[in-house]
Amino acid sequence: MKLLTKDTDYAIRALVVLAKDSNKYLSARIIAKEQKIPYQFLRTIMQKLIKNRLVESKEGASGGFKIKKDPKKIKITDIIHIFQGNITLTECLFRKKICQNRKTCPLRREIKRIEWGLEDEFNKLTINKLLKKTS
Amino acid sequence: MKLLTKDTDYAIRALVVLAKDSNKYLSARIIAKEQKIPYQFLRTIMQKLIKNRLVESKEGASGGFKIKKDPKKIKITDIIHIFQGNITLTECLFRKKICQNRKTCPLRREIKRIEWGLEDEFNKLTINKLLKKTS
DNA sequence: TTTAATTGATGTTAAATTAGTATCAGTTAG
DNA sequence: CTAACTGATACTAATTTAACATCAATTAAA
Repeated sequence: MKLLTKDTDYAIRALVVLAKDSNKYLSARIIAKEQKIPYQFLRTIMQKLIKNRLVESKEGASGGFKIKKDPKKIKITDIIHIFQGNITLTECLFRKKICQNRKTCPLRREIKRIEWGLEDEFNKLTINKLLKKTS
Repeated sequence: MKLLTKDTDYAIRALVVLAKDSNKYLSARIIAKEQKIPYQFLRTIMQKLIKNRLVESKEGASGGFKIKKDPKKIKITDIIHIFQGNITLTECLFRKKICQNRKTCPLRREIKRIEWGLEDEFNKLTINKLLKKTS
């Protein structure tokens, strides 16, 4: 059971690299090399980060990516949401028979509690924190 | 991002059904029907539960499965371990460059903390608790 | 003693997700 | 100009998840 997929993982690492050097544009090629991330895969990942306004880019020679959103405010949750969607345990255990009424289902409370707890943990972990711990 | 796979989900539901009727043998066919679980899929799931000694079986006509381990002691974690392995975020972020020394890596502490927290939540949730909440 | 309903064991297939690749057009510094 | 870049998009490969199929052995009951 692996919680984070490669794209989430790579995105986090790319963001830490960019946050570390926040004043200049770094090309995908450089980032890929430094973090041993497959280049084309990283390209598509960067495009999603652009669309979600976590980074900004400059085209052309000596172009590349620069961090846009404050690393203190980039939560791991944000990145998970982009690449893996919402954190859910399962659609709903016992859906058919027991859980017809989702709002009153007592099980959902337990499940939601766990989901929220996990989300909360990921909220506490920001790019800035990772940056500090790794530099 | 879905934390529980179908087999974990189905196994939990099967166990709750068995725990509810712990004095008699219930066939896979019955359980499958009641919970709308694909029969053959459930069969293979039950065999894993047998091997992990959570249930016992009786062959032949009017045979089936009966819960073996005390439902109070069957944690959701146990079931996740059987079908999805250990709970891990990712092998290790920044493995190559930063995390050469796994023991001292400060990131690992964060990651481990989250993993443990989640495991802890799943430990609190037992078949017995689910049973109570659904009956 | 036959039969129908069951589990045990094992192999296969299908679907979905995850991971990674390829291509081409447009941009820009030098 | 041109080489190094991003934007956009389509494609392929690998892995995991979900499900199906078959046959032998067992057993309660007709």
